[in-house]
Amino acid sequence: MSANDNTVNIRSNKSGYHHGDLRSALIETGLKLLEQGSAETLSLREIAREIGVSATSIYRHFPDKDALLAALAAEGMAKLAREQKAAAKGKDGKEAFAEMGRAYVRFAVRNPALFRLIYTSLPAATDPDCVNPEESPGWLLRQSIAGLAGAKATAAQKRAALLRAWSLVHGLAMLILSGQIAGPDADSLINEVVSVDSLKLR
Amino acid sequence: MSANDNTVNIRSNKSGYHHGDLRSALIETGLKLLEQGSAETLSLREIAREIGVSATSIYRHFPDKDALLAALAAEGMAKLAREQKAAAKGKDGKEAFAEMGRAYVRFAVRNPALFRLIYTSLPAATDPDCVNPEESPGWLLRQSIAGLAGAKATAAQKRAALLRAWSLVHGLAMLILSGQIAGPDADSLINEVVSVDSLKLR
DNA sequence: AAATAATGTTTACAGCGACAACATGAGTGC
DNA sequence: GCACTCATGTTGTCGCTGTAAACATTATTT
Repeated sequence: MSANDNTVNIRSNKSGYHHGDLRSALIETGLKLLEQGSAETLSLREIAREIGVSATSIYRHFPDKDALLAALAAEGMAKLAREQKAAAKGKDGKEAFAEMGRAYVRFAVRNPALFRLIYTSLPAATDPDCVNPEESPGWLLRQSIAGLAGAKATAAQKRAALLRAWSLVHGLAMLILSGQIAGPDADSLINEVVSVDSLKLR
Repeated sequence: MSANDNTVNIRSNKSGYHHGDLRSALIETGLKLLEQGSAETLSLREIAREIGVSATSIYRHFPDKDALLAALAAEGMAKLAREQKAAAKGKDGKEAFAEMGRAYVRFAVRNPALFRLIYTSLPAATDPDCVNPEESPGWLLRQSIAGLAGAKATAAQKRAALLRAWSLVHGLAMLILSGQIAGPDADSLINEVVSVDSLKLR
């Protein structure tokens, strides 16, 4: 055990020819850069530069830029789903549902570029191979709605309720990001809009 | 009056050094190309090629690409507003309001790239210099809501109702475009979601 | 008619995504 | 212990992009 043996990095033996875990590094760095700019201005070369690796090494892990973006989007969906779960933890019924809605909008406001990327119709973003359904915001909302609806609610009614709820929070998030609605702060806008009563649950 | 004097084009005397009305041609061609691809894949050079003009001539009319995109977005907003007005024509109250919502979503589905561009937070897209407020979808919805709300509705209540209504249609439109919701067809989704009763108007 | 301003062109440059050919070294079978 | 293999990273290159600078042409004004 030499003095600087405590190289914490699990397997980022960066110093040799091979990186060790470039794929993870690409996603991690991609997410980091998405916090500073949009997905359109994000460039493969910038990511590679940041990691300290050649630009084309990326193509050993992703067939093209869209594939990397899809991976970032999948990671983003999982992150969003985690935050929704955390927000609803300990609550149930209407309260849990409302909290998930608030978490949804808050996530969008805090991670605008990532949020936009998630909903930019890269076909792979809905691919179950990439996204665990149980980690998708849509699935979470559906579960919550199903539990909320009355026992005699039809499948169609539940479907409509999900659609309304999702549209409501998604629309609010997108409108805020677009700068089209002038509001004091995001949180109060959320509270104005996200009221469970407006969903016509039964 | 020679044989081919009936050059219908008002002042597109394309054949000489000067185009005549390049600015309009740029916007027109930009909108046309947006029907085939996204705003990200739209290139200035492609527009110029289409018109038959050099690539850099664009910079005599717009300082940079974003400025041209902002002009396209403004044009898109006006077009959307026109379609909303047309849809609500002849109806009033709740019916007019619901029709405007449907027109909003329909526009998004039929012009996905343009619709996305409109709500992509180019700062100039909210600039009153570029967009006549009376031709903006938000303004139309607000007017409609104001007329709908009861006489004793407070300003805050109207504001909240607008926010909910706009969020609802905007979210539905965006979710459809993202491919996240699987539905039979857009129209039925619209009808499921856009029900005026869910807006808590009073 | 001459001067000037507006509009379009040519040339050039750096940054991008992506392909092909080559270099390195980690893992496996002998 | 060693050679072979192949996954992984690099260099060089291509065509495309946005945009700046210098130049050309025409419309407009004086």
